[in-house]
Amino acid sequence: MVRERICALAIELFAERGYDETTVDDIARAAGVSERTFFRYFGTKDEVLFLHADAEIELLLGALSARPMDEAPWLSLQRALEVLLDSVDHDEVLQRARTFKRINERSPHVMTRQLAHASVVQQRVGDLLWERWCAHPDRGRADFDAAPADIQVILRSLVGAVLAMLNQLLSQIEDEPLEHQLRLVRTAFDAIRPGHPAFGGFPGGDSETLR
Amino acid sequence: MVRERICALAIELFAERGYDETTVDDIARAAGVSERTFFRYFGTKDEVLFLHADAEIELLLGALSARPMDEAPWLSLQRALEVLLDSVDHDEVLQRARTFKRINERSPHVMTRQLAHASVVQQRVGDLLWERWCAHPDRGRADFDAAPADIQVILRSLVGAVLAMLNQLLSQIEDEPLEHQLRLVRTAFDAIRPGHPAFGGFPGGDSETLR
DNA sequence: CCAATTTTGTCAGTGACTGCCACTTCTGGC
DNA sequence: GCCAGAAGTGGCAGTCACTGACAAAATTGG
Repeated sequence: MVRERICALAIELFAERGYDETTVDDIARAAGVSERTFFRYFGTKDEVLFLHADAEIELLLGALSARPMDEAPWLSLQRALEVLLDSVDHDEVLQRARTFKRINERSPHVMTRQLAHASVVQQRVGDLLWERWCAHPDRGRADFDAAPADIQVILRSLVGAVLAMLNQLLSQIEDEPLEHQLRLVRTAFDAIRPGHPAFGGFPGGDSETLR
Repeated sequence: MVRERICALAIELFAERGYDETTVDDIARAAGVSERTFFRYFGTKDEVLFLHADAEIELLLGALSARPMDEAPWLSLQRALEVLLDSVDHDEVLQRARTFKRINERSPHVMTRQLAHASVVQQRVGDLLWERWCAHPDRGRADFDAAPADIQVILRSLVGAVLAMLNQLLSQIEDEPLEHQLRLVRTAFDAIRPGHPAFGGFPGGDSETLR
């Protein structure tokens, strides 16, 4: 309640005046609370920027968990992302993405923070993929002997590829329709699909069973 | 001169007491200068952490620029990384990696900053790949029609994959020999090589011409 | 040895963030 | 209604990263 109000006001102020030009005190006053109270709801000034993003990450992790265990990681990532994109309000997401882009562009610090956040996400998703990989001991691994560390590195790379793709997408967001962005995601996923079937899977195979 | 001394002292202190427990004033005193002077050499407290890393990035960008223009991006990345790994002092790099790992583990802030830095690198390398792609108008693109934005997203993804791989590698660095790490890189590169030849290239093809 | 330039220290100030304590507001049981 | 305890809030003082302005060295070049 209070948390949401503070968050909304903060982002509004950031978009207007810029992040660096807005003090925590400004935000607190706008929300009708003291600075001290702001820091009770958010550990840092920039935490307000990730309230919504974090919620969406939980959705992504959920969607990923719902994929069948024996699916190739790359395919799981692609499908989970599709599910996620279906479950969010497109207009709201686009709107927010543009607002954030404006805030980002004016403040190197926010940009930095945003990128760091993406990396944490990367780690979480990577760990989830690793768990799923371990939980399903027989995949196309009969012909692929690799140490656990190898697999972790590979999985992390796959996640890195996907998140870098999303980052680039967000930074290119103009007034194009979402339809256009979705096509781009699909193109990218197909173009850089790992050659090894244990990771990349076969895109054409069971795609009909999804939707 | 002064810059290097401050940097070395700072990292030493960070490794001893921890990043958060070391104030800029501590570092400045240790180096025999004033706090103000510290900030003349480094814009922020954490900038000292990237002095060496930045130098290595320049090496990587250089190695990448030296690759033939018509080489597939994935292959260029792999080869440039190999060149880079050959040109650095292995012991020194390993030593530093371990020190940094210790510092990272104790401070979420440093971790965050490190990850953000990696993202900036990602962007720079991605941009370089994009320039190279544009500079060489005929590749395997005859059979691959994609908008410029598509390519940028794809290239960014490839870089994301590589950097995520390196991050994961660094976080796993134990007392294994570097030989082991190198093999891991090769395995990962091969396993997630993009299926499309315009991006992934053919690993076996001209690998003899390299070394 | 002097003048111009560069480097450094001092100081005051801003803004993010924290710990501490007092104060208000809610809550459930009598 | 009342009251004890819990939860939320504000005020305040303090730390630390970082900045601008100016003066005091230190360095350089002639």
